[in-house]
Amino acid sequence: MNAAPTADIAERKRQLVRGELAEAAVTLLADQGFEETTVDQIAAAVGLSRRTFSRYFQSKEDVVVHMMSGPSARMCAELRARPADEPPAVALRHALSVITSLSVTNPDKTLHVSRLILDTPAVLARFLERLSRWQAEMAGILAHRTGLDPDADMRPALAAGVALTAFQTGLRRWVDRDGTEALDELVNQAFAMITPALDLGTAPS
Amino acid sequence: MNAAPTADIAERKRQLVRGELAEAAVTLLADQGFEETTVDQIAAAVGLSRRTFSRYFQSKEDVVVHMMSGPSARMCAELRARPADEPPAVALRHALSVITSLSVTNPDKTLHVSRLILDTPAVLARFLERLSRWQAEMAGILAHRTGLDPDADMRPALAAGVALTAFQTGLRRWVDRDGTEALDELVNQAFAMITPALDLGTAPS
DNA sequence: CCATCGATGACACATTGAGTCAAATACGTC
DNA sequence: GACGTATTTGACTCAATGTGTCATCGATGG
Repeated sequence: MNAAPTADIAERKRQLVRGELAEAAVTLLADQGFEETTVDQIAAAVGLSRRTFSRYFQSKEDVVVHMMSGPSARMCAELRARPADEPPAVALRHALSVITSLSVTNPDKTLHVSRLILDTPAVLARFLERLSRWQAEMAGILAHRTGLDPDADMRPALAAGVALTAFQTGLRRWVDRDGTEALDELVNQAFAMITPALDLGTAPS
Repeated sequence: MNAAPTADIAERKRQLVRGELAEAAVTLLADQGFEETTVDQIAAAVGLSRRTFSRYFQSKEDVVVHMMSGPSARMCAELRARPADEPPAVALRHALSVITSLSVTNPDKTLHVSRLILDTPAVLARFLERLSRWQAEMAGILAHRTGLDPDADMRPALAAGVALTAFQTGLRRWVDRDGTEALDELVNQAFAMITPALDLGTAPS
């Protein structure tokens, strides 16, 4: 009868195992390199079988990319929560700061994971594919905020894409600088340069 | 002694086989779906073995993505060739039109391949990773054009990224419209909206 | 105590990507 | 036209991956 609590516990346990797997994976991958690490090693590091690993992650790439899924959901939630009269550029900047703040609360891990993503082609590919989903979701939110029709107007998608370009560029720079410059500041600079493109007017083309 | 001509011929033959493989691959992939098609089928369709396929492409994904490599090289060459005093936005637009013009010279194939790329997550991932390489190369060219230091200034990378965002967004829209609206025109519209962000000034931050 | 359900592991299977080596094919030279 | 050489190809092999299936184990609830 305790359907809800039971499901909660079960789900929490799943997330626990998932977290353990991810933790061990990042350690091993950053240590031995991505291609040189097998799924069996990751699974064994947590005392699980490869089959069980597959039940939590589709692939090695997804382990790394998945660590951004929680933050990305919070980022979209933040974008949704921004005041409706806020300019898109400001709302987008605030939303993305949800992610960039990870570099403050957990600098070492964030840097390691970011480096792993940006320097491993296979992981980068998956990550960018994930980013394109963020973009789609952000575009929908922006369209809703502005009352534009996302199927008729490219501006919401463009604004989301441009904002994510700023994020990517700042992140790349941050990693190239070994985290010595604040990620927030780098993304701020990037945003300042592309803000003109984020001003979705309401006048039709 | 005819070292150069021989190498030329050999290379041309390689490109021929590569083209055959790519052609058969796109046909099969678009026909049966990506996941449902095996490399063996593609190789067999050209009368070659799977091992030989691996010598031409690293993976199924790369077959599709590779079809953009020629155009992308020409696009970068065009960007390099644009007059130095041309505004970045104009130069980028002209460069990208090298690619968008494919939708005019070969509409059906371009549409099929584009749909395959955008609708297949695994292919999209590889494609986006490839785009990020284009971005890096374009950023280098832009930095050279403007005399900016690409390691110190994010603007070249941002401009390239923003231009590619416009391209992606226009391409997505073009595919969603089943090619009924001109890709060139869609990318033009996208460019018009983000052009403000492409004006790399020379004043340091 | 037992029934049930979810998680796990063992096994099997298809697919992929790559290393190795022999055969074949094309090329230039004689 | 014949020969030697270099490249290309195919057969075989292997490690790794992702997935389907099924039995087992443990926890939960009756």
